[in-house]
Amino acid sequence: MISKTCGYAIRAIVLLNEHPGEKLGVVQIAEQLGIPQHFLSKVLKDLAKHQLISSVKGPHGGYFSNQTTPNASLIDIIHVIDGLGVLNKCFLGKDRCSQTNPCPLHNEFEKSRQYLFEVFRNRTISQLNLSDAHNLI
Amino acid sequence: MISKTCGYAIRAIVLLNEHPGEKLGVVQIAEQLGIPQHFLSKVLKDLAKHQLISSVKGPHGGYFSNQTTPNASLIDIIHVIDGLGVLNKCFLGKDRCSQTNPCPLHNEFEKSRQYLFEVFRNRTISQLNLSDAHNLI
DNA sequence: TTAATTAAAGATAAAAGGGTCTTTTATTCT
DNA sequence: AGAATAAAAGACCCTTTTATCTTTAATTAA
Repeated sequence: MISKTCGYAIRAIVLLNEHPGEKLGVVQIAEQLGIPQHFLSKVLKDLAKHQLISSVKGPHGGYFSNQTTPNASLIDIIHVIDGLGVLNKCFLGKDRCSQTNPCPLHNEFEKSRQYLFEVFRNRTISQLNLSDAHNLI
Repeated sequence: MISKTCGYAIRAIVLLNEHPGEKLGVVQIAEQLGIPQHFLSKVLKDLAKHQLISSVKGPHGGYFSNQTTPNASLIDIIHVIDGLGVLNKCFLGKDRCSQTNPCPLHNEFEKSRQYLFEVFRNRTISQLNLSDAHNLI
C-alpha cells in the first residue's frame, strides 16, 4: 500500500526526531538504517522541502528535526512522499472499487483500511521509535 | 501487499465459480472484468496448473470451476500467484522486520496483517461474489 | 578567499510489475 | 483429414519504482 520509499522517509524522520538538536548527515542516516545513500538523499530533500525536517548545507551541516517534526503525523509524510491516493486504493487493484461497485473483498478491506488510516492520522513522529536493538537495518 | 495480478486471479475465479458447469473463455472473462486479455490468460493458466480451476482447449473449450474451486481459500490463490511471502512483508519495506527487531509501526501493522491473514485463510471462493452492479470493471 | 564539506539537483540505469503480440498445441466439428 | 477454435507457451516491450553516479550550489573554517 504505502511505498518502500515512504517507509524510508518514516524511519529516517523518526531517527532524526530521536536526536533533537543534532544534525545528521545523509551518509550517517543511510548507514544506520541500511538505506541506499543517494536515494535517501532525495527522500530527505522532499521532507525538508515541505518543512517536515530542516537542513543546512556545508561543513557540520546535515538534516535535523525542527518544531514541526515531532508533531507531524504519518499522514503528513505519506502525503509528501506517496500522495494520499495510496490510502484509498483497492487492495485487489480494481480500478473503480467503491461501496456501490465493490470488489469481492471490499468490506473486509475497508475495515483494514480504516484501521490503518486512523493509525496514520493519529500517530505522530514523537510517538514512534526505532528498534531498541542495535540492528536498525 | 497482494499484487494486482493476484487481484485479477481472485476476481476471475469468483466469476467462474458464479457460473458452475459453464465454460468461459479468456476473452469473455477479460471483457467482463476489464482485465487485459493476454495477461489474464497467464493468470488463469497458473490457476489451472494448480487445479484451482480446470480448462479444456479447442472449440467450446474454456475455463471452468471444478470440485476444488468453491472451497479454495484466498490463501490458496495467493500462494499460487504471489507466494505466501507477501503476507509477511513489512508494510514499511524494512527488510528484516520482526518482533525483536521491529519497524516503528510493527505492532500496528501486525494487527492489520493478522486480520487480513484470517480473512484470507477463512474466506473461500464460494463465500465471495462480484459486484451486483453490472459494471464489473 | 580558498579548500573542504554537505545538501540539492540531475542524469542514467537497473529491477519489478504489468501488458502486448505471436506461435504452438490440443480439441472439436465438418 | 482438414479447418476452426481456444488454451498454453514464449518472446518482447512499457511503465513505475528503486538505485547509482555525477555535477552544482551553499556553507563553514582555515
